[in-house]
Amino acid sequence: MHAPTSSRISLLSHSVQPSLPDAFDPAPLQPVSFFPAGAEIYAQGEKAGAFYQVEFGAVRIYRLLADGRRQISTFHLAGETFGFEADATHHFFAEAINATAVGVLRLTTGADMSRQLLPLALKGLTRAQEHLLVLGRQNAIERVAAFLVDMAERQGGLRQVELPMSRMDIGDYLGLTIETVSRVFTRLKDKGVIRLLNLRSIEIVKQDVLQTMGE
Amino acid sequence: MHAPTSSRISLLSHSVQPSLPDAFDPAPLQPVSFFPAGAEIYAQGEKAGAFYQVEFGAVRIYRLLADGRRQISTFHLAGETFGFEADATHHFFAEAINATAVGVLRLTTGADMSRQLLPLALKGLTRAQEHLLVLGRQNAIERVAAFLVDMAERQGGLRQVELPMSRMDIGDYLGLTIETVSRVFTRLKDKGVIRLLNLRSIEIVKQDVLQTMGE
DNA sequence: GTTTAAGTAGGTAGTTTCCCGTAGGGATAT
DNA sequence: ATATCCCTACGGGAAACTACCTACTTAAAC
Repeated sequence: MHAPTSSRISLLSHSVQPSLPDAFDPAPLQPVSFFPAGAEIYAQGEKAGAFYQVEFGAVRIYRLLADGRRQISTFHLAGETFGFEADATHHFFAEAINATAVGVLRLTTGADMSRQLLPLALKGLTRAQEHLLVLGRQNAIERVAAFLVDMAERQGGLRQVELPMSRMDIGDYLGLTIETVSRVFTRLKDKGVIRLLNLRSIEIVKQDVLQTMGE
Repeated sequence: MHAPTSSRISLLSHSVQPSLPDAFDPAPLQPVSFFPAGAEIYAQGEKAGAFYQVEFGAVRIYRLLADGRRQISTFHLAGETFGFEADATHHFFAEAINATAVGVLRLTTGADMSRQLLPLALKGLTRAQEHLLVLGRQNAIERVAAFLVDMAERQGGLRQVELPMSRMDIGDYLGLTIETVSRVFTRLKDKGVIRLLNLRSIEIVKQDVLQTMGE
């Protein structure tokens, strides 16, 4: 091979799809970094000084307890923006789930940045608070249903939904073990609510039933 | 009585304590509303158009499932600010826990508002995501410990902590039933970690033990 | 094709909920 | 001041749900 290969290549891009939900408009000229599956984008405690927009791939944001228990607070799919913090320090870990490209935007202090960031922060706040309801008050099947409905909506509401993350990631997002996640998938399949096309993609057969279970 | 009495009186105030964590500086001249215990400040679905700063008292922000299950996402104590939303609609309910006074700030669109609101939104986002870890991955005693540590910090780190909310509110905040909350308080008392001064105030005897349990 | 990781399935155990009853503190009435 | 009511909190036992441990199966990687 003659082309240079690296796990993290920077270049310039204007290629953010304008129709994606969190996309900046117009997208500023920005450097893009590539991360292979499992690569760390930033770590808890690191200095924060940039924020990121997913070009393709998927990212998990999480926190750990001392004994290794992990809680994923959010997944970020293509077009979504993450990395902004309340102070100069990252309070969470960010990792690429699969091969992922992120646009890196240096933070410029000023009113203009606030105006762009505030709606993203408020949206994230609402999402986090809705997730609190799921973790605090819903049982396993309700959690998985809510997760699938959310993933479907974020992928345009199609019947077929891609799940870029593992069962363990899903479990750590929903506050469940991998076994429980797996069992619930099987239960939903047996009920005819979903079909398991392969490990990382499902088809929603009964959208209304799933919707009702998740709320 | 000659003085007018009402459950909701408006007046002007400059009285926000400047040392409180979220206080605006300088606090703008603002109308203040009073709410008795249990009064609704706003409801899910209502048009959002103002935000609020607690002068005294305490506020719970929550969401309901169709069958009545409730998840309190945050408590707001004196000096803290709440009520901002990602769009023009309130996504949550806000109620006064006790007799409460809140300063009402009309939203002015513009860069200036963004600059004031962004740090509050980011702080709230971080808090919500930390709460996700508690709800998703911690057991009952860890949840209560984390809650008490948080409440103590927000009240200046004193040994004695006031709990303005009922056991049911605490349960709905921590994703537990009232019985479990009550049992955990008893367990912490029996271990000598806390003392129950009365129903709504505790003394932290072993701060380090509580801290360790909550993380 | 072989190896290795990820996912699924079964059984048991532990934690928390659910349902019940009891106790205590504050407000109102007497 | 005392009594009564009501709401909140506390405690015990059974039940439910999910975690934990193990084994088996399937899919992916080399």
